[in-house]
Amino acid sequence: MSSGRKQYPFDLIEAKWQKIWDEQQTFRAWNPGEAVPPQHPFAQRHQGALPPKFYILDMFPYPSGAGLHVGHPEGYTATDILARYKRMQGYNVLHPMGWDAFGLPAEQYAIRTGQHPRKTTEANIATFKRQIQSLGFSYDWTREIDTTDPKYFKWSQWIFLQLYNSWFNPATNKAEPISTLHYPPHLTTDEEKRDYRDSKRLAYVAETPVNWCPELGTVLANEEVVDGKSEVGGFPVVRKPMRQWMLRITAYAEKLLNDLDTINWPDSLKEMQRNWIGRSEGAEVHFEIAPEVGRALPSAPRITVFTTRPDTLFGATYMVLSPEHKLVAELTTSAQRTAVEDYQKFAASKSDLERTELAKEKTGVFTGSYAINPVNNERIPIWIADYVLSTYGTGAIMAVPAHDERDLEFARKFNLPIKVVVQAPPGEESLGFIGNGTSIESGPITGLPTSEAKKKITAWLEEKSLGRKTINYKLRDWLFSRQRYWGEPFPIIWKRDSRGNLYHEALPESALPVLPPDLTDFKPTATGEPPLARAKDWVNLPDGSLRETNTMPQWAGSCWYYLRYLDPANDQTFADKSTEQYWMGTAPNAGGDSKTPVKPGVDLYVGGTEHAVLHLLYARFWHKVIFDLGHVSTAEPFFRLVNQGLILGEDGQKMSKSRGNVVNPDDILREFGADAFRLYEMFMGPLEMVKPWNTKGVEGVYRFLGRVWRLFIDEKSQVDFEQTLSTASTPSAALLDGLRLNPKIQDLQPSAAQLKVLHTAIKKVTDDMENLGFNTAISALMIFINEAMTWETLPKSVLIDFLKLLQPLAPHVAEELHLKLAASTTPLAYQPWPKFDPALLVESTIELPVQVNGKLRDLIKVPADASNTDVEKLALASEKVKAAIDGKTIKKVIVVPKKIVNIAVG
RNA sequence: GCCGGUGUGGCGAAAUGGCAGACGCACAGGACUUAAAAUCCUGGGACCUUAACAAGUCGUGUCGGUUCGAGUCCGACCACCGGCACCA
Repeated sequence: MSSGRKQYPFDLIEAKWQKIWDEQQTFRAWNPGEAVPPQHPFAQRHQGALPPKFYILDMFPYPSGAGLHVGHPEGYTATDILARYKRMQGYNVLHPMGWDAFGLPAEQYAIRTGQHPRKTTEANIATFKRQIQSLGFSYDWTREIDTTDPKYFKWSQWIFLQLYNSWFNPATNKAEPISTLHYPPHLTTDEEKRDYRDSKRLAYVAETPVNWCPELGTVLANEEVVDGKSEVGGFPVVRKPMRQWMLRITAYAEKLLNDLDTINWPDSLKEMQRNWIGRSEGAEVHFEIAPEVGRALPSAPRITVFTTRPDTLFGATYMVLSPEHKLVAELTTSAQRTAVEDYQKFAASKSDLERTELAKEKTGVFTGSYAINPVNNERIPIWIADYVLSTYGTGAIMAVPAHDERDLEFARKFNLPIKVVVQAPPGEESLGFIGNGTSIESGPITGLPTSEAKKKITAWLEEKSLGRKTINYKLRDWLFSRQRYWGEPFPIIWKRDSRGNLYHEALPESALPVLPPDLTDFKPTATGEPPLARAKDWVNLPDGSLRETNTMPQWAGSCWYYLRYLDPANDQTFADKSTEQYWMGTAPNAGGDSKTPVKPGVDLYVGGTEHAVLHLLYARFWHKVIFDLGHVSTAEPFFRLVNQGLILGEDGQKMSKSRGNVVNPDDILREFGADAFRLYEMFMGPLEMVKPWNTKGVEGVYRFLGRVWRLFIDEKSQVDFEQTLSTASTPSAALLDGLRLNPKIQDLQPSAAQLKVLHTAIKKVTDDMENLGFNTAISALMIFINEAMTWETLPKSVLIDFLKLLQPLAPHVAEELHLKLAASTTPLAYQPWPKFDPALLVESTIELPVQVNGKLRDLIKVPADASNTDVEKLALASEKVKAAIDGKTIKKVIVVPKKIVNIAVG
């Protein structure tokens, strides 16, 4: 790395401006009704009126011990550029930052060292904050939040109570207070009603198998388990049923799916959410169980299956239940009992990996029982096999081997009958055909195309009460409790009723926040009980009731943090109503006119794709619930979302410690400064693309900033400045005052050529800002500087406009040079964005390319206002064009005004 | 297997259907310098031809199509990256 003379004194400049921004709260965003100090640049710019809002949000980081890597600031730089641009355009910009600080790493560290997670979290936050601030981002730090702060998680707990105290009313298609629930008449006792109520809540308790890692002594989320082992440490993970809190996200499946059409998100991301929700239309069909000689009828007389192809019902030749299906034991005949039980054990012992990715070979056993196919009364055998999942649909399928790949494979292996009931289109084999065709040998639906056949057979089933139309989702309810210390405690207590049964009750709002107890041992108990259970004094309440000892997952805090930024200090409510309406864009005073319509929700949210079906789905779900309950005013939280692409190491590989290709931003900043760092992160390529890091590239944009500096600063004073600096014991920002402006900079009228160069840049940069095309915006600024370097004189007004264009991208150096020009006391950050004047780009003569048969032959100069006929004449007069035509006949001449001439010859 | 994205110089990339390779990196040559660094200037897709200038041919993953004209639009395919994956 070149460590020689600095291109410009970025270290002094950046420290100076970061201090000014911090002391003067330059980037503070103002809420409706807040008094803005008259000396604040916002007041100077807006004169008391609150302008339209613009809410620009980053995905807040988990403050890990490793500190920031170069991937973090990519998105942060992009949003900061836009925030600064929108501020100059006159918007009231909300651009906040905070810490998603609950989580497993801090807890694991605490278990190893005995150090309280609070301590490590505070230290990590301090590191992250220092690193982020050293990049000069224009965050409003008065709105900084920390999910582990009781003043914050009080409201996470409060939102949980909203979920707990509501149910999803299918009649109104929204969440409602639990008090609106009507009880079926057969429920008479309070306890029956309580159980019914608890079964309807959006937050409920269920016994579910979870990922238990004995080595770590904790339960893990699905995404923390890789190939049957813990992501951290690689320890084995087993499935273990535990009593868990669940959130009824499935009630919102349809809304979460449909409302994707109302938001401006990348298609790929919407598609991931659609696939995750996994809606499929089909039918439930009931199959009677065939009576067996000498055997009692099972408790349930029938088995219900889900199918998306009810039109193939006549081809159902057997039935498969998942090994965990409730009726398996009852359906199994004595002859088959050993085989079935062995198979159930075999299936249970398989890890998820074995059950899916590696399980190419179908396995299963016959139960000995038969079912009756309702459409033709045929007896079909009932098998169990682990290719049928207990968690999807009804956990049972009708098998149509002729028209389903998996059923076909299974039928061939176990010699089960195969019956073709769909005729494939001509040229395709009907056996094994899974597409849409024509029903054959299917009774009343024979001859119908697949879509018709589905409708008709479903109607027939409904009429005979043999089945009904159904929609199924892959989405499952959200497992919401963790056996961890470092998370939000639930605002829930447990009591015993008159029959001695435990039941749960919500704590009142006045009991919030529920603080975790102080512990020294953060490890869960050997029994799998959460670590909070150790704090006996905390768990046992004076009235004999017990506290819930599970904690919420890390996602809880990130589900709603964008709302807390609106009004972070409010201790009466999570966010003041009118403030919420202003920033989320529904209030009349949110500003906006026909030219600048205010969009609902967060205007721009930038982050990585890794949260596609986690945070981004969970947050939408919570938002919809509190929207239904009237606490927020939009149905969706994030109006526009952009994913930044991953930054790879110099070797083109994903950055990782083990590969040794991690770039530390601190090193880059020390060498080249924050402005160069910001510029490079954006200059690498389009924001959304994956791209490799190249430190040589940083030098390129650093040199560009050096050229900017040399254009503005007198060379002689620069030499003196460096002299002084080398002898100064402590370099101080005051030394910057000794630098003088380049004498070429004068107060004079710019030439037409200079204005043209300037306005070309204004147009390009403005357009690029709107499209987040920062790489090409930077190149436009480079072109401007390359031109300006050749000028004899530098009109001050042109340079001021250039600095305005530069400010969002490289704010420190832009502000410093602006101050030197002493053009205005208002900082650049609050100056109006330059306006592009198309008239200044008009040319009297333009150069037109002339093609013959699409091949470039000449460039001709024509008057800008020349008619098409004149242009055609000039083109045909060109010697080179004549040579290319060379006696051939001209079939057609196309003149695209101000673009091109093409002559077709033949 | 399914879904989404991406294929353009040595490299990162740019191009509302209209001069492919802007801008930058790396590289080469020159100026300045005792020298180096820094800076400034110049060059540059490949091939062919030329002493040189100039001219010519090919060129945006592959094959085809639409069009006066295709990196861009349409169809088929290939490769790489990301996500999902026995979801009936």
